Amino acid sequence: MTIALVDCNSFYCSVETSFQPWLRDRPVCVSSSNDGCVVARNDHAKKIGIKMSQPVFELRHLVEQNKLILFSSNYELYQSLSNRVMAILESQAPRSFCYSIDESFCALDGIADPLGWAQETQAMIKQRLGLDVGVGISNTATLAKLANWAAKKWKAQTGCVVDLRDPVRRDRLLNYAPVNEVWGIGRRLTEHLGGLGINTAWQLASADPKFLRRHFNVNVERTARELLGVACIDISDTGTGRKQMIISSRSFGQRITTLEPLLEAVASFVSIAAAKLRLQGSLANCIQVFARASPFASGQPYSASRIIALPAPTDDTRDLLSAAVGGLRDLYRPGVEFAKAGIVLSQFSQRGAITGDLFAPAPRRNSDALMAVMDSINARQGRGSIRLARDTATGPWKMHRQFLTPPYTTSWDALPKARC
DNA sequence: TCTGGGGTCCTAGGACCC
DNA sequence: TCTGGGGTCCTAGGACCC
Repeated sequence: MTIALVDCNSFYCSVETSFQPWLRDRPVCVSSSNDGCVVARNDHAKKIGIKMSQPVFELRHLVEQNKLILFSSNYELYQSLSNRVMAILESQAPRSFCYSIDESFCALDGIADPLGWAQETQAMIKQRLGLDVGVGISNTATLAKLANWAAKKWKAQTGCVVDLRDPVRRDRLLNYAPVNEVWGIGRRLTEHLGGLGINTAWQLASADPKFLRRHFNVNVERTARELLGVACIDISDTGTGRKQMIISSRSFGQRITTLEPLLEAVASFVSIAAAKLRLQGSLANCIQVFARASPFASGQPYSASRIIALPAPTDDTRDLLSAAVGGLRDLYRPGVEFAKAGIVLSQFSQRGAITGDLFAPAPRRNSDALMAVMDSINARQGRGSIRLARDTATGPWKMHRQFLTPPYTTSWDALPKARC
């Protein structure tokens, strides 16, 4: 099978500059929520030494001197552009599987000229959305990722498209590529592998699979086999489909020491997660609530969580919230400067596929209808238009987003005006 | 002053079964 | 001295991804 991995270059930065193209030749970064650290950089920013995950406070002087353009993450905008990229790929590829906000695996069944397909698709995305994509082509997902890495590394020579199906080319790249560039090999595994004398992708590929299985796990073994062209990862398993857990959490705009704003923040997280839960048609059997002080602060470190088994599977925001509130009251400690909190929904049942519990409390009347009305109003009028009283939508826990751009594609008022 | 958010998978080890 | 063998299920923690 021929697999193409299509991946947007510096996605968040490219989206921002596609609406402000006069910034394309300047160093541009996008920060995480709360403007905490760097999550995306364009090539110019990389060139002046901006590191991934670098704390934003270290870059303030560059921003003030106008040497660096910084944007707060505008996640709604990125998601909306991502949807458009994915729609193009769906129309172009026989099968495509969205893997993350900015990349997709495409199965090129029956495409006679994959390289030509890649160049055509690349041009189409550039023309319609103003975004640059890189394409890696090979026979396995892991090799397609590595081909994509090569395409970006040698952008000028490759036109950001690399076809790695030929074993001679493949082995040449495997010899060159450091093992940490292989998909699935992170920092810890790189250290561990290095200790065993495995430093390049080629050394990993040619290691004895039994040896890898013994020293690591089945994933490392699979990765090594994939590098030699033996498909072990099914790309149709990636991406879409129901989540097995739903997390909503945030670092706060300010430290919180009292219980009330903490409860309000958690109410907001529960509302967000419950809406996602209903959207995928699941019911949660378990909710976890956690809160912690900043691990970087000088004060007493504190981190706690409570896991609450729900009496019956539910997607009602009120039931989920009352469980979370109980857990939060239990873990709250006066005097702790809380920096972050969140909730995790898990152990899902499928709606309509549940055996009732004779001893469970009677379900709330009209719960489904009420939740459906809330969801439809919020879908039409914007998130938080209608909400539980505890979810105040404002408070000291709200994110800082000092450098936020307008929602260009999701609000009529913010449609970009002609300027160039 | 200041350090993201949201996911997945695997394994070891404990509890428990006969 | 010495304490079975084989199995399932669950969970915490660690690793990875973007």
